[in-house]
Amino acid sequence: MRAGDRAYQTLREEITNGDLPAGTVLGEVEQAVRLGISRTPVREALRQLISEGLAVQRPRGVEVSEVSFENISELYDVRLALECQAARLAARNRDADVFRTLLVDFQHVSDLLNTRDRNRHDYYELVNRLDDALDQAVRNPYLVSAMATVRTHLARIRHMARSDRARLMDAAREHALIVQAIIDGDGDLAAHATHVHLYNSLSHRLAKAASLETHSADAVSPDEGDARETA
Amino acid sequence: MRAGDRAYQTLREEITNGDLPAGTVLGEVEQAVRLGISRTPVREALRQLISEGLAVQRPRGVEVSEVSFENISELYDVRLALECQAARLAARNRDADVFRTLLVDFQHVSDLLNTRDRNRHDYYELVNRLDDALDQAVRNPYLVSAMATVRTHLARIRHMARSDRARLMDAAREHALIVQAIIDGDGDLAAHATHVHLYNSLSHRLAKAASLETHSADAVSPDEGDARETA
DNA sequence: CGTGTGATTTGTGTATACACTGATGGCGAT
DNA sequence: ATCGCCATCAGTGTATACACAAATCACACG
Repeated sequence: MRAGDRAYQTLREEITNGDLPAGTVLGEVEQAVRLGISRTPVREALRQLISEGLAVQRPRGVEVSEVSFENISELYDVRLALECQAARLAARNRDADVFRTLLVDFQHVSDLLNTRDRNRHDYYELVNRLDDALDQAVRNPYLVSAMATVRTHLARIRHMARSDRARLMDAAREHALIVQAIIDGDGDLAAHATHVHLYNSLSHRLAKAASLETHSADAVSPDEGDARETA
Repeated sequence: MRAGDRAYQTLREEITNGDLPAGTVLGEVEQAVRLGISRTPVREALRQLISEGLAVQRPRGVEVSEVSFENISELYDVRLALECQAARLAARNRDADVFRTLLVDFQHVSDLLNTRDRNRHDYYELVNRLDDALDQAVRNPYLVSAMATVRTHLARIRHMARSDRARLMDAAREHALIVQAIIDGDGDLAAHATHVHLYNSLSHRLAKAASLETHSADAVSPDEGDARETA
């Protein structure tokens, strides 16, 4: 694989993970040394990060872009538009078997979440499978690409306002309804159920964010682990 | 300005103009010589074009991406989702004076189009002003960015299926309604009027495309000039 | 005459050298 | 002591040299 692509993926993951916090300056020489490559592929990676919005060009070089709580609502406005449309299109073109499998999994999420180990990670894995199935079903590269961008930024936000177990249970029911609508080929229901799900998801995140502003931020800063501490 | 940015803008415009047709291979050395710069900034420009979807990476280098009539519907599906949302948000945040000015202009489009010279160009200029006003009003960088991508691809398609004078007159009325709804702060109407407009726009383009498949394609291939020949 | 193999060539991927700009720190003058 | 100017330096922008991979063409062998 090309060094430039590896550098891009590495930096991208470090930014979404939070290892490279917002405002970090990404010096070309510094990153080149750290990644053991030359400046040329690093430059390539930085340009891609900029075009994706994960980094911004400053007069003094490139730095990791800011992501604030105000951004959450803006991001959800775009997400709402794209994913409702995606759900509608998926209901039209779907391979029913794929979504029937997903439906069963979403209906058994309570089992998944009762296992105390790594539950939230497993749930996000399931949501990723749903996203992949949607990407397949919409058969629209432009839409898939636009949603991928939104998901990238969303991944950064997940580290700021994490869902607790109760919210995950509700989310599973909402997801199950979306999947059911897609199986039934009911585009309107799929779109509206997505609307409902995203409204609830945003509300939960905003409430979480508000409670973080009043309380200390220490309790939620660790980036790994499971959902026990916030349940 | 940086050589890389100039190269990007140049190539980008040549692709959207159709000067560099789909399938053209963009050799690094070839473009570097042609633009009078070295390969490094050319590479940078090519990577940006790829991330924007205007070019694709092939095993044998980079080439201009294909844009077919099937893509039109897919692009409009994304456009529909984004612009309806944008209209809704704009109705909420708009600066009414800006849109009142635009409304007057859209109401006088018939004068603009009766002037036989450069009429379509002037109309697209007016639409650009509307787009800019929307970008300002939505106050959402994510949405603005997503719409910019769609508009870029749309610009390429405009050269394939051009609007005639009658369609432009109808479009002006549709645009005027959207603007009126935004002035009134009626988000639902703004969104639905946008939906109607995009449906009509797509229908017109598809009909045009179908008629091009039956007739000879010679009559519409020239890339400059005004709308007289298709009116 | 056809096919296979090897050499040449073309073009990308990467590293590095050079140039220029903007910042920073020190030194001198007021 | 403070302000201003000059020098040095850190870091990006660009060019170019080198490495490597793939495709093509030619030549030889079957």
